[in-house]
Amino acid sequence: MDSRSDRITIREIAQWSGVSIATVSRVINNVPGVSDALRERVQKVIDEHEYEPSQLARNLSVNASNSMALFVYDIMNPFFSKLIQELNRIAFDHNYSLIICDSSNEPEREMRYLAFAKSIKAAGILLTEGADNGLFESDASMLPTVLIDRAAISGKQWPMITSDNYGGAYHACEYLISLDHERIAFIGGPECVRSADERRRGYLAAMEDHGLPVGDGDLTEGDFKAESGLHAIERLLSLPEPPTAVLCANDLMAWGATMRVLSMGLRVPEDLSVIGFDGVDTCSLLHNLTTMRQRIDLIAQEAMKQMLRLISSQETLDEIRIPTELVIGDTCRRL
Amino acid sequence: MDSRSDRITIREIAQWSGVSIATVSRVINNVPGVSDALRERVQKVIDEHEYEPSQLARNLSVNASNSMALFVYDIMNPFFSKLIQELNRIAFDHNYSLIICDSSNEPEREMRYLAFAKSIKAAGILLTEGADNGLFESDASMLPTVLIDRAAISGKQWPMITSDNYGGAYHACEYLISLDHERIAFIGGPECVRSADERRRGYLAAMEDHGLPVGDGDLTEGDFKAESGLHAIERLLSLPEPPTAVLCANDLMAWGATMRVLSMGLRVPEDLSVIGFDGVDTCSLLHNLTTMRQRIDLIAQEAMKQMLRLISSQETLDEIRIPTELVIGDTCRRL
DNA sequence: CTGAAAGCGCTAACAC
DNA sequence: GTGTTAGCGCTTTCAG
Repeated sequence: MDSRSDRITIREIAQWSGVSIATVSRVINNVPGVSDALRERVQKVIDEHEYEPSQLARNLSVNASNSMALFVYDIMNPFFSKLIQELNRIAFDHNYSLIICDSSNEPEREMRYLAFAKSIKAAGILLTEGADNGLFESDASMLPTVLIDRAAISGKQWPMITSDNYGGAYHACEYLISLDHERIAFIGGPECVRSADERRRGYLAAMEDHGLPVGDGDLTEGDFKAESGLHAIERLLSLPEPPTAVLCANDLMAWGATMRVLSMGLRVPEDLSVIGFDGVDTCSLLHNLTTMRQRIDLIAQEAMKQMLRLISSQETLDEIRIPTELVIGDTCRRL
Repeated sequence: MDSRSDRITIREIAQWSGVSIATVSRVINNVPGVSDALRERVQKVIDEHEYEPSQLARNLSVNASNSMALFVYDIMNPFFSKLIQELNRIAFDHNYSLIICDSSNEPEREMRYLAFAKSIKAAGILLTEGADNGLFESDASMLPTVLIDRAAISGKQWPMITSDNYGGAYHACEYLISLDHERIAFIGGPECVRSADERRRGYLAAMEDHGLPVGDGDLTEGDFKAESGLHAIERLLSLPEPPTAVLCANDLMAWGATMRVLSMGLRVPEDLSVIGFDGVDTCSLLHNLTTMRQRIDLIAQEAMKQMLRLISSQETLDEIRIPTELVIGDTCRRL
């Protein structure tokens, strides 16, 4: 019927190399217990015929697929785009395919994706920040899971990977202080978001540790989008004693703030120093934003590493903090 | 060994509902030739036990997986992010998973991905603009393929979906003309890129049809990145008789141009009208960019539709042009 | 160290 | 309409 005939199977290889399919299987999977002579002979036949084992058959046989499910709520966000890119690359290098479970913040979709992941017997689940954990907590038949920037799931101890948000913000703030700034404001992210909160605390700690006061109006809350940075900076600059520098909880808001400052006829960094957080290349243009970069590549790397260990039932780490990295652009100046 | 036991199979369902597994299979797959009575009875058992057929077993049985391979060269590009999002959604709704084959412009990776796609028996391949077609042309055992904004593959007639780039640029230009602009410049994309070329031709045609001259310096070439828009506009504004409006082959360059204009102390649209192309929400901030929006949602929809038809061996269309859509922001004014 | 054989859970002839 | 049965191509005991 369909062109199966064109496919060469383990049986053919066995026949051609004069061994049993069991032996071929052992060779394919690098299972010990095959004499070098045989192994070599079989491998030669495999190579000659460019035989590729059927992943489908293997999947059924071991009752698990070679795919992992990555749950995200917003593909368009550059942070996630980058994360997807990195995870996808590493997964592929390990012969896994990555399934993007894009919840779009709809619990119903997330639920369907979880069912899907189970139905295709995904090898594991990568959970990023977002949505509540209810779905995953109540799920009994939990697959190996790795958390990326996401709150732990009660009842289970999965490895969690995250940037050192606290430390990053702390150092970003210290950097401004090292440039002799004292009136430093903060434009934060949504309070409910874990990473946003950590960055806020990092900022506050740095200020306190250096004996610098934080006024009531100095701490504004944004939503991680550019517009909110734009509005926040308006409020900050209308303060009786406006800040000389502002630390933003992400680049988008930093970018929004910068734009607004420029459009007010002021200059960055002459009139205001701006530092961001993330370091994913968004729209850097007139300015080269100074920022604390998250090493998304390392995050992805560690996440995958832990995942692969989970899958092969090796020991895993509970929590991994990836350091951030100061990237000096031209939006901060010495006072 | 592993917890297979927890899984309920087609055999159980058959037993519990007192029929053969063939009948259950027919019910599952909505195959005709089962009496309503039986169908109902079986369905009831299925529902009661929340039975989910094993996708893995099915895949092996039909010798094809429920996944499609999408080839792209840059996940981070918002256009592709959006495309991925849409395709992924539709694929999922049809019980397919989408594998992102991110070539990163490396032929070697593309090759490996193609091999991978075949090894997992992907149901089909979605090809987007980029890389040369050599790889896919020389591939004999070609899977069902749909082209998105990509040159046809010689030797095979696959459906191709693309925005009406020519018409879009033509209308964008006409829009400016309708606002009484006569000195209209164009910032184009890389000449080798099909869509960029079509847009350039659309612009030229509109100018000619309206009897407007296009000076030597009016036609600049960019690379679809913001920086190139920035540089292009510098050249354009230093022309002896600078344009009053500029049509950009994509939003990023339009955005770069706008930024540069602002930083020169000029205003948009007062001193210069700017119109873009794409309409993917990138960093719209101070300005709401006027642009020709590509209906990526429709592109994805049509692409998937054709793909599903290919898979089920139905007739397909050869070429589908999706109209673009003028989105009026605040970067164009009447002269 | 190697091979025979029993599945994995489903689909699809083919028979009744 | 319904059931029987032979695979799909591999992994994995279990003997030898």
